[in-house]
Amino acid sequence: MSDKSQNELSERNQALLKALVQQYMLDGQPVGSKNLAQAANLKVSPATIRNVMADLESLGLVSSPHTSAGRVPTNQGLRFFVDSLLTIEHINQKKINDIRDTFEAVSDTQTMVASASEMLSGLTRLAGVVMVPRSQRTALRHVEFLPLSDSRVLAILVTNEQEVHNRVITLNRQYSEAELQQVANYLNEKFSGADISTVRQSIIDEMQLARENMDNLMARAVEMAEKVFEEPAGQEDSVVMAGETNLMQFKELSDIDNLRKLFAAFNEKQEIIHLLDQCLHNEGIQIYIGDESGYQVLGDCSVVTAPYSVDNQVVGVLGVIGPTRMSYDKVIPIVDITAKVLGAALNSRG
Amino acid sequence: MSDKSQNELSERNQALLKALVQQYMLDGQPVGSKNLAQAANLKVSPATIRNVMADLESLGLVSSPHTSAGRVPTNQGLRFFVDSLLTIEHINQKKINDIRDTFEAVSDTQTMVASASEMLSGLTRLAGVVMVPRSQRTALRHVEFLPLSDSRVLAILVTNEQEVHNRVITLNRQYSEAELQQVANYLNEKFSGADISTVRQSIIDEMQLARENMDNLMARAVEMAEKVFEEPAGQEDSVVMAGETNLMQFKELSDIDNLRKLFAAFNEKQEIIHLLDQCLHNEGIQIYIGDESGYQVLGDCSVVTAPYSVDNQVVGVLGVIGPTRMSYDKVIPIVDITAKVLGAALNSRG
DNA sequence: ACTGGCACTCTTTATGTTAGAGTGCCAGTC
DNA sequence: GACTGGCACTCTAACATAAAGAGTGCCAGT
Repeated sequence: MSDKSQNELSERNQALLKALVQQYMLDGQPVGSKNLAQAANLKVSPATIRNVMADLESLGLVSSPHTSAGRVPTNQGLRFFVDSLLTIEHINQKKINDIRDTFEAVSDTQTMVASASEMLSGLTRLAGVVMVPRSQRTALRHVEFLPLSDSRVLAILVTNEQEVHNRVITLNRQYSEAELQQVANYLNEKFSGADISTVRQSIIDEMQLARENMDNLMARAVEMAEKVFEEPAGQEDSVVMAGETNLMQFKELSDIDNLRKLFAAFNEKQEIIHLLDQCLHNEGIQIYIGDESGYQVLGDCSVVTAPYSVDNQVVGVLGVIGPTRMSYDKVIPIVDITAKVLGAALNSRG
Repeated sequence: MSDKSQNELSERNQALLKALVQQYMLDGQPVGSKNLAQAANLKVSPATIRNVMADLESLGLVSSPHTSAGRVPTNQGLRFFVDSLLTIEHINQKKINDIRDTFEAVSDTQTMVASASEMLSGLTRLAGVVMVPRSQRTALRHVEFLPLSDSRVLAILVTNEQEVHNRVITLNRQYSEAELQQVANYLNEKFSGADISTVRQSIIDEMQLARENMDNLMARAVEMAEKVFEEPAGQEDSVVMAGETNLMQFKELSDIDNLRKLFAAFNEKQEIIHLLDQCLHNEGIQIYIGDESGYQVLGDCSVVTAPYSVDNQVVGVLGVIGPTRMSYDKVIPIVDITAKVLGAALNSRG
């Protein structure tokens, strides 16, 4: 009830925590009472500040690396800061337009994703990361087959507007160009416009049926289609990063050995994908501070993500990875706006 | 003439230089006379070794970081070592088969190139780099057009065996599917099987002619073709790297700031591409030691490359980047064999 | 409730100091 | 003449010590 209760902070204490965090973000150094007394515009002496800081420390919001070194916000303190004290910097309209323009210059998804990643890393000076759009809800437009040598066939899959996937499939015998054309026609006629996942299901259903009776054409079509749609095309490397090297400039991360592990994780991408995957299910900006991500290697890093949508349906997640002391006030709106603009760009094309 | 002449080294001095370099490669530490006396199996005292080392130093082959620190081979010394003293380690046949198998598991060029890069970095524990095959000499197999919204058209270009390039082109009016089909047929009939560069030339020639008289179909075909073949499709990011993080484990490179620059250069790739481009024109293994590459950022790095060929025609270059003290005896055969196997794999597929 | 003052702690930086590695040179040996 | 052992010398790396600076906690006073 009272503003002195254990887990409620007085107005002033909040203001001081806020000032402390902001000061800390500038250079990552512990901030002392004198310093803080100046930064916060309160007209109190350092001694008073010290008392407050002692309180904040006992609440676990700040800690000192050693006896005489000022205070550093703990992850918990940062969490409180972003949850309750953060004032988001408003973003320049011109900058938004710049971002928009960048996306409008390109048309294919791959390039767009890469651009988004570079944009994030460039604007925040952190590492940018974009998960490529889920292929769900992609409609099949067109299938084409080209015979290669032996019994191998190149299948070209055109989905939606401008995605083209191609894969080589090996069949149990050689097919003539005419036969392939027939099969393609059949598939195009039957499935053109249908959702990819629908197609896969239909193929499987048809397989059941086909065991018993099926004419030649259908048999072939099903055989091929099974292979072509086997996997939700484009499952592979589904996250794109940029600006990893930006992280080297932060002293707190530049321990050569941790850096190695971090970069190794970036290359593996496994854990990053998994983390981003979780963000898919949550709406809006998502922030993981330090170990909140649950991944060892990201121990000293924070991750800020936002999902992006096409047609009101979330199809992917993007964000940045940086030290826990990143400027959340600047980063958050950038991530936010980039997500919106990328979504819009993916929507409008075609 | 005599083996004491200024630029000729006695047998023993060569042996000692060789031993010194090999010793140095182990840990990158300067090697002292006592140490070296032991490593080389010559039955001479450290004092004698010291005399020899003084000679080597005056020839510029070794140098000491400071008065009492043993000797380190200079780049010139490493160059001499590589040119005259190096005994290449013979490579395990089983290992060759392993490499071969890895490539046979995949079929498309992109994946192959990525595999090669990872293979190089994995086997050498350095950074692997592969320049993607030049598209020259790729025959056009098939062209396909798909109408998008407005006057935009998705062009699909199938070359050779399994390469598929696609690009969106914007035309000056909307075309019906039938028209597009017509044009595609025309182009396929006329150019299928022709070399891409031939096609481009023909298009340009035809443009000249077309200015005067041309029927409707040809006019359209030429207009589209001009856009489609505008650039030698796949010009973009033409080098693939892997294992950059391996370089972090070398003390001599792990100055955080140099590392930053190095990694930035890897991301830019501009200079790497340029360097590899030079190697395209030279036959066989190419070695740049330290500043021989002419690129500032690669100052403390060596680059070992080998071109790879398809159909006896050089189409690309691959190699590794590592500290100047890399184990050339192990690295060289690995680069060599990988180039051969990659060439063979690209050749045999299809 | 806030402040100034003060003793205390801990880091950082500078300054020695020492041990060890390695050299260069010289005088002696085969 | 080529090689060796010995020795003085140099330089670094590692450790100890000292001083300076930053910051704290606490207390007594306003």
